Amino acid sequence: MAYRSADQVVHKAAWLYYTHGLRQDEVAQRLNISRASVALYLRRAREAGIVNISTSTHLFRSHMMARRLEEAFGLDTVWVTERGELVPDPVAEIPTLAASVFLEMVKNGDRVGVAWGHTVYAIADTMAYADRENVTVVELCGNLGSPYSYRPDQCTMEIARRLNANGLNFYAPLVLSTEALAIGLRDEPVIREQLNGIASCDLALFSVGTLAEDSHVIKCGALSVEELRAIKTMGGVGVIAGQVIDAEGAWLDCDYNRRIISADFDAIRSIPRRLMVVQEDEKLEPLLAAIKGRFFTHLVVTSRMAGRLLDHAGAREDIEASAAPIS
Amino acid sequence: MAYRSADQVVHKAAWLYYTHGLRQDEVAQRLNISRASVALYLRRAREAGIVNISTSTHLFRSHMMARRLEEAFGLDTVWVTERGELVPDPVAEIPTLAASVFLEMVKNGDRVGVAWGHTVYAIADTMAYADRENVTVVELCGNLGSPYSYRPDQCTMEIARRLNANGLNFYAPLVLSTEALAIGLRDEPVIREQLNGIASCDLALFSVGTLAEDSHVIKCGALSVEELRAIKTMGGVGVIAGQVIDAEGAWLDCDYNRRIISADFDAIRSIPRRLMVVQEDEKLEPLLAAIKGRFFTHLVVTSRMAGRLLDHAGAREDIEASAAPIS
DNA sequence: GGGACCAATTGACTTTTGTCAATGGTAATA
DNA sequence: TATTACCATTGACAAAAGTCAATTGGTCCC
Repeated sequence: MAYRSADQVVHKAAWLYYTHGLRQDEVAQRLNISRASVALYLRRAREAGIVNISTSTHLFRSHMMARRLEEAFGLDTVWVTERGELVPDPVAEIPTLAASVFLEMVKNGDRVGVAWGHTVYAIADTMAYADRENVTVVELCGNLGSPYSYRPDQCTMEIARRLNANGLNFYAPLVLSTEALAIGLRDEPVIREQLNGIASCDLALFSVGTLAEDSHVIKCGALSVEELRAIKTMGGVGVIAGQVIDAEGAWLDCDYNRRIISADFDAIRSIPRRLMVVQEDEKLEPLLAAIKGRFFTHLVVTSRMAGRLLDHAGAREDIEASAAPIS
Repeated sequence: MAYRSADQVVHKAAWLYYTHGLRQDEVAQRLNISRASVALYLRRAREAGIVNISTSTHLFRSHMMARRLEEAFGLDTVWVTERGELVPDPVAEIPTLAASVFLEMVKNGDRVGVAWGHTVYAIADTMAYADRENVTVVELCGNLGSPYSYRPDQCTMEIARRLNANGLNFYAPLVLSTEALAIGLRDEPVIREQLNGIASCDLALFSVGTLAEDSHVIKCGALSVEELRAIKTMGGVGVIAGQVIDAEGAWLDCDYNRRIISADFDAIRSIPRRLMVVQEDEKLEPLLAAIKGRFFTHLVVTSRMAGRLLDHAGAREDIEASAAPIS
């Protein structure tokens, strides 16, 4: 990571204040600047990730349903957000938690695969800045045209920026007009390399998409409403990294899927830690499919969704809400 | 990690305050408690490691000498503390920095080997609390009798406590009266197991000791002044995990070393990341020996010591102090 | 050299946070 | 049941941090 020399003072102020525990006026005195400047520098240090303030996400793992989901579906770790009015902004709660969880999971030197969508973008947006080293963020799928706000490359780049990582974009569209073109493009060295690099990721972050008529794939123009209907009759229930899956979580053999430039499902599954984040209640069906397809190992969901998942696992008893007090 | 239910409120307050950015009075309102309580809870959250505030240690790596030391001695990473009067407490600076560096290095699931001594204890003492998971802290060497303040097991346990890790102590003395007894004891299953477990550590933390007459090994009674003198004439220059090394960093074949219960040097060297921390100026000679013995991969030192090391590497130019501005 | 522009810095003020003695509640004990 | 001891909690005050308009200092261009 490159440092401008101006950062030196900022860094020094942060060190004295946060690590040594001096007061702002003491720091000001030592560095021969005004206290107001110290306050300014400290803010910058926080914003630049020179100082990291993180809250443990244990709270959300101690939720009773989190444990039961882990057991029911053989997941590694599950985080469940609280229901209720305590939360300042219920909409932001999932991305906020997911961002914290994700930051906890990213280690120096990691290669991180990132998918796209509303949820992923919201996570990128709330995520704190951090000064990781040697982190690479790669796109899991091809790109979309510009008149859309949650472009895959934007997700990748924003996350890379916040982690001080370098971002690798796919230089290809997500969806092509013909299968032949897609096949040809996948064999282009630049694209091939990017596709091959996915399996060597240490960590992945994604959400699952629905196949509703107001869903992502429609809004971004990847799929027309007619195609969508056809795909649904063929058994499609959700979208992973731009590709349609059926109720069993398997790749759907349809024209659309064959025209896609995106991560191979086996490549995704070979990434050791895969974080799935789901905000919307409507994603139950796709999420169940994603579980069957073993697409993820870590999960962040609302307590409502957690409840429904447990219903479907047939494993839900009637004890509701509230965290499990453990010894 | 076990949670008392009282922690729930503390945790929730910390989440709302630090992650959501609410003010204390807003948090108080949401949780139906007084603002004063919120302030109290937040303090507890920080002290318990539920909230982590860490400052990047990049500042100390950008020191020009840090880079040159890495190059001159083939080290992984070197941190150099600033000289000068800016620092609130020059004595505390090394342990403070070392504690930050060490915390940055410990990852969930790690097995960490810890040696003993004044320096290690000081590090344990300044180190912030953190809520790591599945971390194990193991002692690198046997123990000393009680009337001594920096006992190896105390170092281990204190560090374990701060990391929410579990600490494994050596159930053996560091030094025995006869070689025969030491050999016998090393073959005891409990001890054997502990010794074998050292090579499987992911990270080690230690300092190097001197062989001066006011040094550690003397004060703690491990060695008499007569023995010490004998050892010095045999070529001993320093102490690593209780064992004497010569100027080349090799195990010294002497009676004392044969009576020791401690980590095998090859086992130590097989730990991938080994953090050496040196405070005292007098440790130049032992430190040079430790370098030759390839005992560590990461180093925290004062700029003064850094300068002397570079002198000995014959690689030092006359540009002094001040950090290197990079691009 | 003068002036225009921009960013960094600061003093003065406001808001937020930290602290602590006083209060109230609870569990153990006589 | 009364008594004691012990925390957790709080209100009120003091201390510290945040903010912003005004000022300074620098750089670039004419």
